Amino acid sequence: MHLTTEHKELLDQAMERNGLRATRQREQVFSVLLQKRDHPTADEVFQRVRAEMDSISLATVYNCLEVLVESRLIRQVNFEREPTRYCPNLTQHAHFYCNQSNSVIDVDLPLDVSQQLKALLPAGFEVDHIEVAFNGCSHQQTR
Amino acid sequence: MHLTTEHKELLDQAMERNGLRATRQREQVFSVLLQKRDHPTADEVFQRVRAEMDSISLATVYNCLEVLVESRLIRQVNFEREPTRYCPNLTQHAHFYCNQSNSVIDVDLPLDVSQQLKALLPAGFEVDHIEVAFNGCSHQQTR
DNA sequence: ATATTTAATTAGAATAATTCTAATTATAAG
DNA sequence: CTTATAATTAGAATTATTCTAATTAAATAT
Repeated sequence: MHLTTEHKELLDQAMERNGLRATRQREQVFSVLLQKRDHPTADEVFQRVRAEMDSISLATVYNCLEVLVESRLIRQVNFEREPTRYCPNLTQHAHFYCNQSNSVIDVDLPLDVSQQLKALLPAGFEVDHIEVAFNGCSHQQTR
Repeated sequence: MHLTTEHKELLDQAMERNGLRATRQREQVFSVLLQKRDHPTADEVFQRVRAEMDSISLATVYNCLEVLVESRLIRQVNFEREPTRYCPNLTQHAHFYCNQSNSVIDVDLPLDVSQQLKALLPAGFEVDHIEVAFNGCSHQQTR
């Protein structure tokens, strides 16, 4: 486990705030997501965590991911009906799905652009969240 | 079945173009989507088609929907892990998911806005499709 | 520290949307 | 009208995810 002091505190505070416990499993799952900043599925997270904590179960990984998403420490991203992926990038951003490498790349989404998107809505619409997803080819290595 | 002559021709041409057949089932599924312009799931389409063609199977509905999507006569829309929904609105638009009514509302997406979104991408990224999804409350009746 | 309460983890079963399979039927072409 | 090809059908299979009930760990009170 290689959670930095800052990330450990971030987790502790988030758990505290929500009346939840900062268990070893939750630390591990959070740590794994921070270590390799790609967009792994629950199963990929499971594989990575198991390398260091072989007793963990898939159900626990799902539980940890759910808790981290609800505590807003990570984000959940969906593309069509593919397995849900998880990412620790909390800055506002869009996702680019590369058909070729089957990978996801974060794309910065400036505040003024998301404001413009919100402006498209009729009066009375309240927005929680905007998802912008590009689909195409990035001509990049998988990452 | 109430396909207008224009829609019937649209279907025939699309099938022709792709070396596929314009079967009764495909006509029915297309018709049902055009009749009530909401965002039904495959199962809802199945229910509606069955009212007029009780021998159709769910597998066929899935097949028809897939063919119509591939022929670009309808669009497929996904929200998180919910069942895929289908819509016959082919004009460029975004989707608003209302948490309260659990319905989807089309939102116009002007060309200049989608151009702006494309401009966010690094050089060399080729875009097939952009999905913009809002999530929140529309304070509307279900539709 | 130890006992008690409460929450989290675990393995495996259950669920649900979708896809696959193999047999049958419909459509188009010769 | 025959043949070839594609589509439909019912039901089984698949797969990501959630649920269940028992066990274990963490926090709190004694």
